[in-house]
Amino acid sequence: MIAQVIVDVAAKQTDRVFEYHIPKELTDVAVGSRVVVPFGRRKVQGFVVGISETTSYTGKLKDLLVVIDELPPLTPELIALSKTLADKIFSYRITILQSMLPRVMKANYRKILVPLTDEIKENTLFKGEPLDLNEVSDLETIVKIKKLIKNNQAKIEYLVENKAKKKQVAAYLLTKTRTEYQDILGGIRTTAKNQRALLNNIVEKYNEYPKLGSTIESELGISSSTLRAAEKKGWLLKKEQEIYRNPLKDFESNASKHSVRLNSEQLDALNSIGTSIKEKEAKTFLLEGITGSGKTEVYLHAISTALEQKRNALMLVPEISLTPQMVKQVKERFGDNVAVLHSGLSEGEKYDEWRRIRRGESQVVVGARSAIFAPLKNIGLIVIDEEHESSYKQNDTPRYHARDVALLRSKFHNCPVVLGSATPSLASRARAQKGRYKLLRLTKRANQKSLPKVDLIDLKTVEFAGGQFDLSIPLVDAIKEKLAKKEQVILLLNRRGFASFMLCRNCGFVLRCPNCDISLTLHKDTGQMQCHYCGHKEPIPRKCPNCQSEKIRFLGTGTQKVQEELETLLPDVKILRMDVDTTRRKGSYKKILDSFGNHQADILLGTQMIAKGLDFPNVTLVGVINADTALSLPDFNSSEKTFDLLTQVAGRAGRAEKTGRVMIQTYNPENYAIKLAQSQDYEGFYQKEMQVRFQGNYPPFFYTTLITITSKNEQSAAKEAFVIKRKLMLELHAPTIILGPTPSSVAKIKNQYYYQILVKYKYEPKLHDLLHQIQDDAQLAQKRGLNIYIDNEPERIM
DNA sequence: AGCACGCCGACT
DNA sequence: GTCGGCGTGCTC
Repeated sequence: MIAQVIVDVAAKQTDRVFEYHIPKELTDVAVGSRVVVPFGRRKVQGFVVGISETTSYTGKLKDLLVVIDELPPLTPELIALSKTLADKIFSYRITILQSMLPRVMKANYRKILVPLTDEIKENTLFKGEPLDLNEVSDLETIVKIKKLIKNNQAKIEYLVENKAKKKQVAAYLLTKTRTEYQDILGGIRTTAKNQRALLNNIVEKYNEYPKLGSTIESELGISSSTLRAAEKKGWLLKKEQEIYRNPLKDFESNASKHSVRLNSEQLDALNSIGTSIKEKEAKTFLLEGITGSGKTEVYLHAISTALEQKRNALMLVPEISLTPQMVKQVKERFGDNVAVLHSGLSEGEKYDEWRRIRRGESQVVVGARSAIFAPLKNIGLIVIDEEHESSYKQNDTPRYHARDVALLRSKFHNCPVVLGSATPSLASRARAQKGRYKLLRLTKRANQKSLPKVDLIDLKTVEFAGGQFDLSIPLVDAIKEKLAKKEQVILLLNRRGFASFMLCRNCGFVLRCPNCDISLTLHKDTGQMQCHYCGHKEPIPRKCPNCQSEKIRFLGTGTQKVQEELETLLPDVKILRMDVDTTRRKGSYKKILDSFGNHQADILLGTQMIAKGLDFPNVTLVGVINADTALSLPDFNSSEKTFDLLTQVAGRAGRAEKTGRVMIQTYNPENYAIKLAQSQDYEGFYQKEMQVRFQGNYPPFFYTTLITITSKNEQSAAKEAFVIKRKLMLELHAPTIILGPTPSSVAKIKNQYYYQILVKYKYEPKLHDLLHQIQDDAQLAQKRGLNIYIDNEPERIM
């Protein structure tokens, strides 16, 4: 038998199947198996993508060396999916296969030098151990090693190592009958207190054994040394047992059958979805529901329907709203059937959750983008919550969009996909218009509450509080009023740090990052100027580095500065700040939200991570400190992003009985995105924005592909970009628009210059092959220090 | 990718 | 004569 293998070498020439003979001992190889194969002189990891009787290869086939896992980690579905997807997004197939698995399953490669004779073993190079060649860099040793190899005294071995560790715990089994233990107990000294406690426990609770070592220790207050002694005496037998790390241990898993009653709109939506589940239709629904309309309830009911049909369900949520609150909700409804996959878990925890899914031990999977590859079988429903979120598109290779993958999987499983949002992406909403998706609308708030009242504050005319130009008097008054009633406030400012740039008022100098084309942000907590792209740090200047003037100002207010201003204006108020800087540590995210939820703080001040999914009943005021930050970005979808953000954050106010209020500070109160966000009129925004996109020849009227060329040398990046453009111009025809090459809006990041070309097209059958060609050429260009990236349907084209 | 092979200039 | 620089080509 012959196995078709994709090897773990991400390169153009190796991005194809290599065939291997399956030796008799390895009978458990299947499509989806992870294997180790000889490849040239090396050994590499690979994935079996096919098995056949014959081969057309004329050379001598090598044998498969190892099958790594008992259960093939990938299903035939995922193997097939990897091929379709790799082609679609111009990625190597192995890159896709790797990203379908938890990171710990990526192989580690090592090269070691093994001594071949006993006397050489004593050589100072080895010290009894094989020598790790990755750690050898000095010339002298290299010469020595070459000599040894030449004289046949040592040889190089290639190792493929597995990082994945299964968590083991010690369990103790009993070895004797109850009466035998009674006899032992009678025979030991009364002073051996701990041993007596243990034996007493065994006699009394004989049937509870085997027990975990940690359980015995904590129950009886004895230490591991007592257990070790008992094991030595043969009373107990220690056995290492594999357990799953439990990332959900903080949540009670009392699967309660209770569920909220749905209103008629929700029921209609649920019926449509339910019918599709039962009829096994690969249909896509767009569930457009205003904030608070109870989309989540519809999802949960639909998941129940799938489970009743003995089928499984996959639900994606944006990383940022994969809050403990959300997990809790799902967990309470479906109990231990739920597996969760997101970046808050350790690598080990992710691996364990993933294995539970693979073994078919969970029926519901909730996770962020990459969970779309969960090895769930028999999928009856796929839900994508907040479908407009740009985080569903991966920003680096492989640049897949979870929505596209969902649609592919839905076809395979014949199951519906539900895309839900209060502010659907224009692309999805337009598809619903055309009838490619079925539009389901929820127009009423589930709790009958009216939408919060939204006020715009014109920063051009308003007066400010406290001498700074960040917090207007009306906003501060409203905050005071709410806090006086013991209610809570959420404030959004989409910019972290203290001030986003340093400006010299004498010479106009702006302090920039030496590695990137961007200004440095002042961080007061660390007392440094930081680059938000490459992490470069330097001290805060006291004088202008250019003209030595002391008239320097720090402008562009960030969250740290607003926190300071609030603390001055409202001295007794407790403020929590939530941004990348305060949530870097594992668990700090949950901690901040918990403490705000318990009303240990009055104001939650944060960047856009606070805009999504949070549900705090006591929050009655949401303030947006500057609505213009996202709007000023020169991108085709900046209006959409602004509208989304404002609508989402407005939805955080007045979730329970109390009516909410929203105040948006802006310099552009006449802007349509801001005005329509004020009235929370998604349909109105959709109509207006479609006109704008139509006039600008932007998506969804055109398909787009972005080609980015980077190099440490600006000229060569630009030159290569023009070469590529010429190639495109020759092959593509008139209605297609080719923009650029232009430098990216941040023209330099980490000392790499970025040039880009944007292709906008309606119908261009040649483009796909052409882009594959460009990608193939990219490998040659790489030797000249050039990197070429192709991004199908980019989220950002600046 | 990573490794070997092969061809050319420099040095004990 | 041989060591090591890099361009070229292959991996079942």
